[in-house]
Amino acid sequence: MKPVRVRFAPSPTGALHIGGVRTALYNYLFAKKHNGTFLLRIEDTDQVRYVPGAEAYIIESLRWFGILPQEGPEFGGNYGPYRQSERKEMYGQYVQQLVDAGHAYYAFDTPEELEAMRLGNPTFKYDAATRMHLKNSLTLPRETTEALMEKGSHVAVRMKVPANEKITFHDLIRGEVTFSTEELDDKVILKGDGMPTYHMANIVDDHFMEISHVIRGEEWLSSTAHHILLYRFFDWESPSFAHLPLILKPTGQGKLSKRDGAKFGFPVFPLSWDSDKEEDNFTGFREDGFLPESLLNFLALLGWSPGTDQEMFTLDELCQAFSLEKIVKSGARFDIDKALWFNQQYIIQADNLKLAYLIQDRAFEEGYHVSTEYLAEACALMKERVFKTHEIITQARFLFEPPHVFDDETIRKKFRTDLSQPLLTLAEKLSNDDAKDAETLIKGTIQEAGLKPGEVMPLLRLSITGTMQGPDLIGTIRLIGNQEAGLRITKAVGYFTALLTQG
RNA sequence: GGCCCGUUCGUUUAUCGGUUAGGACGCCAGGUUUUCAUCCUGGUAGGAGGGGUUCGAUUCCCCUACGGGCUACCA
Repeated sequence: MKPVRVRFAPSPTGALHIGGVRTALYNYLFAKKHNGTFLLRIEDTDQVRYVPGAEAYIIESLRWFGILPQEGPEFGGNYGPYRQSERKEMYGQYVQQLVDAGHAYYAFDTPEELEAMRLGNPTFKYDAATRMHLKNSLTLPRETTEALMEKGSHVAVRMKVPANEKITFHDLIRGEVTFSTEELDDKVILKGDGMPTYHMANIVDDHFMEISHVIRGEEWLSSTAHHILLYRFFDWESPSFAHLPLILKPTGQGKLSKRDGAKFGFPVFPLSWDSDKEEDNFTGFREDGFLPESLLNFLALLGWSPGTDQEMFTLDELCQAFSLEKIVKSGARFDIDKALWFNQQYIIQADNLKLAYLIQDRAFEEGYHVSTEYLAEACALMKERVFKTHEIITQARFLFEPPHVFDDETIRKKFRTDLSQPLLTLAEKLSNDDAKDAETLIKGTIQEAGLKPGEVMPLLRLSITGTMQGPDLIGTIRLIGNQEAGLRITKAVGYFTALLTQG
């Protein structure tokens, strides 16, 4: 049995999409499960779509999730270089080998010419049936070919797909898949700019990097027949294939794409992406208050199941439980509600201090200059009621500043003028004694006034937080301090009274 | 259009011929919490349709429908 070596091979054309993260995750899990190697390969053969910074973004994303590769650019390894642009010469050599063996040929048709042909005939395909009528080294006289080669421009190399054959391969997720070569076109394997296409670079790299399993998205299933053909041309053993179901839009209409973030109101990228172009900027899950372990857990279950009822998994547990056989065949819609539920679960489990560090910057941005310890207490109070980390701040501003507005409806319902005196008495007691336990003071005051807790507590909450929802009131007072609570009550009673006398 | 892949509650999944078709999210109801949330209890809801095969099909086969992917000198 060959050692397991798998790769995540993204193209640095922009931010890493959440579907790409899942592909990386499954590769990572498979490698860990089988004591194998997980490597990162940057497929930067498209110089036009190349985006500077994308590679760094990909690596930072993997780091955030804690699924770093053992080999790759920045990580070293004995199979480098790990950027395809740095392996350019190597591909040329193997393309030449294919040409020499008669498995590939030079094609001189310009992209414009081909496009024009497709315009006239939408089903046009560069293949066994048409290649003999086109401009290439199979049809042109040797001298013409050489002259065109000399000129150098628009010379592409195409693989020569054999006619009338069935290509069958075993997909670890889908079973036997068969294509007929008649449906396959003569794919360009070397572009006019001297760079290989995905198909060529991919199989050369997978071979020399000794990749045992190709785990990639379903969008590659159709071109796998071409890849099988290339392996055969080289007489190389092909790796095993596993084509993952796609992550679909919440509506189910098509695969999730980068524009869907804005469309459906949730991130589709792990980290925020800032570019020169305004419309290309996206908020990431990290910046939106998601915990990486929760997102990973959610993603793992989107297209895979352990076969048990367990849903909460640590990364280590996922590594143990993972298997390709349990991957689902059909595409799964991205369900933000479920993702939020996972995030809530992980926030509840998270250490308060850890949460405090995560939201510290946000607190500062909001102008709340409190200590980490204070923030940690706020987290303890709030974490069971939020879905995203920063909501600990945005949904509990009363922990950091006095309320600006009050819920008038509740005031009208609950406040009576005879209640103002007991409230003011309590405010005074709190103000005078910062050390005394708030609960004792509150209970004592209520008892002395001969009132019921239900008459006073809602108004107290209103005075201190401004709303009728929030964490435990005593806990809140303990955090903000008796004096601050006293101040807020006094001020609130004034407002209550004014509101009532106004009618 | 062609080719390939797929189709179980609204969503995500379990089921590898015989189950009251199970779990989770969501939603609804009740309880706890004098709030909200958490938590607990219960409920709602599903095998796309039609043919076969079989004593018996959600499960195997075929057809149809629907969905997705691919169909670039993009990956």
